[in-house]
Amino acid sequence: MEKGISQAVIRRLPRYYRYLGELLEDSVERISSSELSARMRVTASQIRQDLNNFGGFGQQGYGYNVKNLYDEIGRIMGMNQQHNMIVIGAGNLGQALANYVKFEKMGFVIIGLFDVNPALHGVSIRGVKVRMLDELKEFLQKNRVDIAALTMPKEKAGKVANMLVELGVNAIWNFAHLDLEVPEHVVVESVHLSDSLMQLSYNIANREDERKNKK
Amino acid sequence: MEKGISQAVIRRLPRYYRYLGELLEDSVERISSSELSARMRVTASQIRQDLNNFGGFGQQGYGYNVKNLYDEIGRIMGMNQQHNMIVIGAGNLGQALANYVKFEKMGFVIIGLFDVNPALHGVSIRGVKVRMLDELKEFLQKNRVDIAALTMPKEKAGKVANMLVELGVNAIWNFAHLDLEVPEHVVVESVHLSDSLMQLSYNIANREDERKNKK
DNA sequence: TAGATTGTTAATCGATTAACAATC
DNA sequence: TAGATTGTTAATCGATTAACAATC
Repeated sequence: MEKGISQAVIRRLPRYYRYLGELLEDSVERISSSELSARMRVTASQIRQDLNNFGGFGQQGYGYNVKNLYDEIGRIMGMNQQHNMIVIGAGNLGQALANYVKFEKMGFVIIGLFDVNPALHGVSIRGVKVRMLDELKEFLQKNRVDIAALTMPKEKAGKVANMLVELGVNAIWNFAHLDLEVPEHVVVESVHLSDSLMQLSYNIANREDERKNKK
Repeated sequence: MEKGISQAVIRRLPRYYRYLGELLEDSVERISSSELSARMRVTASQIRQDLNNFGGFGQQGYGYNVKNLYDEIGRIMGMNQQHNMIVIGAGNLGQALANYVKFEKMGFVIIGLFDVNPALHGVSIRGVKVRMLDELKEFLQKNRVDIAALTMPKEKAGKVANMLVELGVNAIWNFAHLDLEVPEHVVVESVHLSDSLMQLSYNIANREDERKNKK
């Protein structure tokens, strides 16, 4: 079906999905690319180009049906199926993910939490108990795991990622501050918080304001 | 000084900084763009282009001095100065940020935590006590705050952002799932976790493997 | 000096925007 | 039917890569 879509387009899909979800909540039935473009502050041209990568969801003279387009984009991103997720590293960040009710609503269900800290043994978060990392292998043999979130220090993340891949997990949501080296069939999405913070810092130091002073 | 640098370049700076930091730890003194390119899996050309946006940090026939380049990139990103940060929303995610020792090492010092939940009143995280949100204004009048991290539900984030901007905070690290509308002089960097997860989900559904089956 | 490697210009590639014929 | 708006092709813009003269 769809193929060769650039990551630039993929990154925009969740944002379309979010705006369409809001329109849906507001009971808006249809929307044209130019109306949506005004709301989202992108060009109408880009919206039409992006959507047409996946199919002609609109209708000339009418625009797009909000509900339909929302569902289609959801389907494209796999929102119509459940993803079983485990979280490795049950510290603050891991617990934050486990407590995030919205993920479950989106079909990302956390079925396991793992850590090496014995103090966490027995602790449960939203009904999911924290297991020790050495139980991981057995757990993976008994349960289908679609995604593993790595919320542990970078020193351990590389080794754990290798272990996961060996045990058949082939999608990793990586919060550790390193670039994972994985086989080609494994999908990795990284969230590097400190990179994000540094980008913010750069933009603080170089905001328009400041530059005017220079010129 | 430097100006009109594209965000594509800015986004890569933290990664250069990370690799150079690792080289520094390994006591590597100099590195050429082609060596670095092999490690980072980007083209040497891109590295040289990126760096030359900010100045000629290298030397023909020699390459780049690791320590020097590390410091320069750090300086460009503002790592040479302290940033006072507050976190609004002291739930799991807010606490995770507050507990993240590395940020402080990078010069991002959390000087305040705020929440609306009275149950958190009196709680301290790494020596910083959680204050009630209605104390925010007074706090901002007494303290210099460079960055506010928003780790609260999206329902409240818009209003809080407006309040912050009014009170003179002009950099926001936004974790709430909405696009903040702020005046031009305010810098916003957003981390949308569910967008990231959806992008992962898309890439799971459309990995190379699967496509081969289609063709 | 000869070899290595930068800084920088030119060429290519890809992504965004504009334009408009097709069509609801 | 006339008006609106898509889908899609063509034009533009920007980012990446290649090439090479400058120079350490």
